[in-house]
Amino acid sequence: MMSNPAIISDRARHLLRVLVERYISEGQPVSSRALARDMGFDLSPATVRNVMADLEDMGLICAPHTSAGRIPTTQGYRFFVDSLLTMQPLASGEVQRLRSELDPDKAIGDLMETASNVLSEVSKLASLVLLPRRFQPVLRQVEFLPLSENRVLVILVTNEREVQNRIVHTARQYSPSELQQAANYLNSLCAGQDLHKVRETLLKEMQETRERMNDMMRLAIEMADKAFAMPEPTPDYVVKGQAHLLSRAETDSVEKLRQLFEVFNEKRDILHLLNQCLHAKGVQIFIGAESGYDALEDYSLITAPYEARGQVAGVLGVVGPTRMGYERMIPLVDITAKLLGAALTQR
Amino acid sequence: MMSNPAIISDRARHLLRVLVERYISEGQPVSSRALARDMGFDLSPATVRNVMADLEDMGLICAPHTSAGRIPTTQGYRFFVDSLLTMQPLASGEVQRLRSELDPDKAIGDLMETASNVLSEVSKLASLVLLPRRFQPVLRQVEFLPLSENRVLVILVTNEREVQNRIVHTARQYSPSELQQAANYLNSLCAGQDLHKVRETLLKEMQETRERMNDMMRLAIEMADKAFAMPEPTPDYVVKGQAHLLSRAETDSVEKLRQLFEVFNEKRDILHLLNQCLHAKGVQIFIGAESGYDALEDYSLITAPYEARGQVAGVLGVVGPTRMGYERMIPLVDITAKLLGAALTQR
DNA sequence: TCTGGCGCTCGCCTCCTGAGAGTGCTAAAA
DNA sequence: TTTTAGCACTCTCAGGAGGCGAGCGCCAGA
Repeated sequence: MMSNPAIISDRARHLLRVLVERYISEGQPVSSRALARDMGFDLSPATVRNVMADLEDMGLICAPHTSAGRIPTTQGYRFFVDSLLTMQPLASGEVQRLRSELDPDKAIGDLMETASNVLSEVSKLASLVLLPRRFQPVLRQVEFLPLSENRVLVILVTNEREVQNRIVHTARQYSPSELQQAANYLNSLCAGQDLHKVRETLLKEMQETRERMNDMMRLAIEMADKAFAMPEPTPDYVVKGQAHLLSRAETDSVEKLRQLFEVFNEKRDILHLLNQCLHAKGVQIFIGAESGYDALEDYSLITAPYEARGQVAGVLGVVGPTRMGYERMIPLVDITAKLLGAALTQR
Repeated sequence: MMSNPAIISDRARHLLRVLVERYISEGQPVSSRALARDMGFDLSPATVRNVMADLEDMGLICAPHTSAGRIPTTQGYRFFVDSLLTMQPLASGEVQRLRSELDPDKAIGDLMETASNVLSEVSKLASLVLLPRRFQPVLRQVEFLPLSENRVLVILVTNEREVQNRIVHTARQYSPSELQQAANYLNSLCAGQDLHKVRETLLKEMQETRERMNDMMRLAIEMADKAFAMPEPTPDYVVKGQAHLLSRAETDSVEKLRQLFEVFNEKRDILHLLNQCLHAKGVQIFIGAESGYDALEDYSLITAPYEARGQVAGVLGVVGPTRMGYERMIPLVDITAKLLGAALTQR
């Protein structure tokens, strides 16, 4: 048992392929008879049964009960995906739709939302889009705006078009011109610097010029210290089309589904999983519990990282039952990632 | 049949109340025997049956089949909620939690997200939070930042702390100082104005000073025209805790549930519904299909608008099965709305 | 190496039954 | 007039029996 799948015969490969395809489309255990009919070769069910027995020994398929047909195991799907799958190109209409919806001029949040929506609609599965990480955010400009009482709105413009804003409580109330000066000072000192290193720069500056430091500089440093001390917004993701999972759920597995939904809400696990995929080169596939999360048993996850300006920016993908149409989903995820990347780069 | 529920006897009212409470907690048709036991009065099941027959005539309860107990109809729930319900104050720990999570210093998006999360966790239901509408957004400040090529990042600071940013394509590339001048011009001209009226102001200005208009002003007007022409971001909402609905779902109603999830995704219907609730004075309750949406049959929606600085800013609420614990949920939604409003006002 | 045949094992559908729950109705009691 | 007890009736649900058909494993023969 569990012989090496590498030494599997061509006929067995073909048989496995047809079996998996049929199980994916029908959702029911596949019998030797049906298989014999579906395969091109002219083989009797009995022969097919023999081959099936071999495949079962290898752990690629199994029978849910004594006298049912066979269904693929996780390893079966894995082998199918790795070695047997012939991808199906997307319908040109679908590509068209993806391309037109992923409009580079959309706001970044909208773009992610759109990507997730269109991905789930085309795939008829649930979709995930990890919001892009900011790479070594570089400070371009700082603005201070006085609010009511002792609060100041700090606007940080980073890199190309990211705008972050934070509210800082100050010791006393400052006038607009004081704030303006402080901002100018900071801009001249720190513009172009890595956001994380701004504080270091400021500390150094402070020590070097301790004597001739004036109020304005003190203010600038106080403000910056508080503003930059705030945590970066944690990365986040968008989930769409969970309803699709409900319609495809086997009626008995509601509990499994509930757990899955809970994982979607929890964020922590999903983020961990998606982060793993960030550094994969291309499309990555987790079948069943391969991802290491029990809640994903019976479900598969297909992901692909997307790049912006040559740097990995995030991950997107779809989640669906293990018996989903991989030959469509894999290209879909792949292309969506590429188009999203293009949209981000082109902005 | 369908006599006027107003002329219902005290005993019948009490009986209905106990019946609804029991059905909500048990989830199964309530028999005359159980009811006779649960009611304080010393009545025999037979008597209870007579009263139940009356209630059934009035359309307040019904029997799912000949020889089952009774369950409340939509009208029954309605009567219960309107006239029989005694609210249960929240546990002080829950109030504490709400108060501490709804921290005024959080970013506005985070605040909504948090509100939705905590609402769904405390209620164990799905929660909705409509993102606040901006009221007559008033322009405080404009900043222009040159991007690569002919693009300019426009940062609009409105009212107290809203920051919007948009990307504008310009006819030619402008230098930072040109942009700075244009921004100054716009700030002096339009600061403090209603965002929607800025364009009018500019047009008027343009006509009045057509002759002595210089390049800088032309630029300012070009930029502003493009920036302010962009659509306001459409209102949006947050849904959390859908998983709770799954765990409470009767196993057979998966299809209903799927439709509900689809409505959540669609946005259109939900937004329409929530917008209706914006102008209600306090907590509003839709039982079953009262909302007018089929997908909400078997589900109830409890909403309350929340205010910021005395103006209605948005709506929040929970969605759960009709047989939810109204006496807890109504105060919960009410208080959450108040606390969220307080957090928004205090900012 | 493949094939046909045979016996066997299950799962599933249907029918039936009995138990249990709960009602409606009626007639008697309060 | 209101309440109660009793009884017959209805309906659901769980369990068991039986029949059917799908599908397998194995074996012997081509």
